[in-house]
Amino acid sequence: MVTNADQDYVKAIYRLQGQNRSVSTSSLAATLGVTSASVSGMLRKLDQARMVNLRRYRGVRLTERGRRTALEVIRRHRLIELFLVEILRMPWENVHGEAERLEHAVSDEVLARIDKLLGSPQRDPHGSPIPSPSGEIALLDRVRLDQTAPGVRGTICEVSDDDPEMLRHLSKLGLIPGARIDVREIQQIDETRLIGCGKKRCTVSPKVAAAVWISKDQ
Amino acid sequence: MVTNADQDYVKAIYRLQGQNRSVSTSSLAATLGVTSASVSGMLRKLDQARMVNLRRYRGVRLTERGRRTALEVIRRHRLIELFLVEILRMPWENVHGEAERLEHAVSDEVLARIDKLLGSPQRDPHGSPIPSPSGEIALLDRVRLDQTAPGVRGTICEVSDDDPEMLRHLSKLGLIPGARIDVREIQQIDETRLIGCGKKRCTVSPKVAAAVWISKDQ
DNA sequence: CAATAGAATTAGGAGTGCCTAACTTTTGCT
DNA sequence: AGCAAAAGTTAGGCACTCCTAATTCTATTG
Repeated sequence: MVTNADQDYVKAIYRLQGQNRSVSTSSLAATLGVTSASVSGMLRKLDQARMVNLRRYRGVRLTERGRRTALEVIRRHRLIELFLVEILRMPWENVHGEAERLEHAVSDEVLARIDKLLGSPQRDPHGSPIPSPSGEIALLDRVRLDQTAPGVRGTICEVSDDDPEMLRHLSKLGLIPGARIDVREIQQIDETRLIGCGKKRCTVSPKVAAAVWISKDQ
Repeated sequence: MVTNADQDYVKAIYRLQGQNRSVSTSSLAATLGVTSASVSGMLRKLDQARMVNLRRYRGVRLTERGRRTALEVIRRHRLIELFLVEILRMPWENVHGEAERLEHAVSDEVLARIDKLLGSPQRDPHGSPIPSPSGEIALLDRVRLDQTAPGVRGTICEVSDDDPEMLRHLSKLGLIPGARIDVREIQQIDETRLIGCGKKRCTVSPKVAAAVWISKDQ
């Protein structure tokens, strides 16, 4: 039986492992807000359930089964986020936490109806791609804004969805998915960036820039 | 902390206690699909949490606190049922089970938005009154169809929401909230009723009649 | 009013998922 | 290489909610 906690763990592992790098106990503990000891226990359980491959003291990787489960949960999460924004008109900065609970309670039938009502969308409100029902996900060719060099131009394709404060800040600056931006200048001292965004310009710290992904021009 | 199980228990007690009659362990066990031993344990816990008054071997009654909690959950449940029918176009016979899970996952903010979207409705899809946010509920002056005498006329105000099979059957017969009906005849042998319903007529067993409440004319 | 059927409770145990504290393994530095 | 810090694991517990089996209480009835 796949519990809510199982789903939360595979989802977190999926996010952390990126292009299939192995994920440490402590990074999971930090992400999930529990102790390393708890993570250790859960990973043993997930290993037995063949959701992950666990190598003691060396971290875990998702199995195919684990990956599929993670993508199902992510599909739920992102469709629910979009539903909350589009149908219930919730402010985008609050929908992440809400979806975090609802993703475990919504049946396949309800999810299918939400998907239909929204017209089988491809992106959630923060620009993240929504996996297909069969677990395919569009991989974006993107760069994190804090990794860009001066002169780079592009379009914001995605922002981190989990910190409401950050999201409020980003929308105040106009740094939202779809916005055209260019990197004007980077301060030596603290890596702060001067950004042109549409007709305005703004200054972003590395912390803020790390929450924004862009797809570079050409 | 009020857990999901706590909410399920107070909701079941509320339904079973009617006009404040005391509720037995075994009736709760049957309703909730668990053993009497489990109910006994939970009732002790709810008593300590001051949600119920427990008299050992004599059943429980909700406290004011328990009643308020029950009505909050029922409000959630019924608003969600209506939302599923009205917004997601789910067939009415399936929404009960769905709402049973969602009622524990939806935040106050989302519930408020659902309520607004639906125009602060007074009734759920099965005709049951929706409690106000502060826990007031309209008490209907109603009679169960299996308790009616021949000649009685009235309007269906409510039907049981929990059995999909029954609901499919009722809608096939046209026995839905708002329908005008009259009791033509009752068979001596098995209490089967001949019912006029709009321009049609139908035959209902006591079992089916027990799922239908009517408000009598004048 | 005593026997007994039925209802309720207690005792003991399981699975989940979290914790702290203690211990082991790995890693990084000199 | 050797040692200390950091990372990971195990041991032992707790809260929750369920279960079965055994026991106790209530209510009925002859």
